[in-house]
Amino acid sequence: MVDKLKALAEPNRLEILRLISHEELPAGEIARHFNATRPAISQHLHVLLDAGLIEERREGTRRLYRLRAEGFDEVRSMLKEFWDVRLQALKQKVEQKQRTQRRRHGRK
Amino acid sequence: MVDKLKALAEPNRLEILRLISHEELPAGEIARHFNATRPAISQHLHVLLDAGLIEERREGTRRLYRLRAEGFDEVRSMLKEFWDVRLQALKQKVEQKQRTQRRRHGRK
DNA sequence: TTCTTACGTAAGCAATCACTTACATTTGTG
DNA sequence: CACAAATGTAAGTGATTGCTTACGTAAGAA
Repeated sequence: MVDKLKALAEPNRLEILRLISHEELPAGEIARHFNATRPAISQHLHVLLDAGLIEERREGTRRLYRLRAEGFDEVRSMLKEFWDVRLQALKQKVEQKQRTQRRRHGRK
Repeated sequence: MVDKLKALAEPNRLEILRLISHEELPAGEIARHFNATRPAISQHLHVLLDAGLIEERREGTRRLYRLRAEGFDEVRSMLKEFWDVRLQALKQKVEQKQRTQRRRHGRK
């Protein structure tokens, strides 16, 4: 989980993901979109591969990279959990308040 | 955006977020859940604050922290975008294939 | 086989990160 | 006011990160 987040938390890697989100691209062509050197991009691709956010396919001497959507599921559901837990907490707070108010009315 | 992702990409900070996701907690009580020293946690809280993922409320000498759900929206929608763009790409691919096949049928 | 193309890998380096200890600040209490 | 409690801030340090240059490797072309 943290590996995925760490992989996402870098501007060049985010840009790589955007680049290959709509089409499979070879490493060289990806690198050409950046100011950094080709090895730098190659290393970023490796990080993204390890995190399971992209996948690689070899075709002759080229290596084609594409997004791996399933890789994002874990991150997605983690965020959803934060959202859900918070909503649940708010809900309980409201219900608690309602109970208190009803009790006060009863006493009066 | 990258700030939020970087803030999320650290185990202790993730745990802090989980801790305060259902209840507002003072800094000291948060720190007590960890092996790290209190200053370390204080620094993590600062990172999370800067990223807009949590908010602080002062009460006497204590500082209470709670999740800031809006802070997660940007991350959420970024992930959604990756998902959507990929779906769109897949859709176009299928339609392309269908057109090709129809053409072949026509020629025969 | 030799050369070229498209890559990855290794080593080294400066910047950033997460942590610790020591100190400063703010608020309530006797 | 003096003191205690709760917390942040500063400075220093080892580990990790992202980058570069130099080198290694695998696949197709001559």
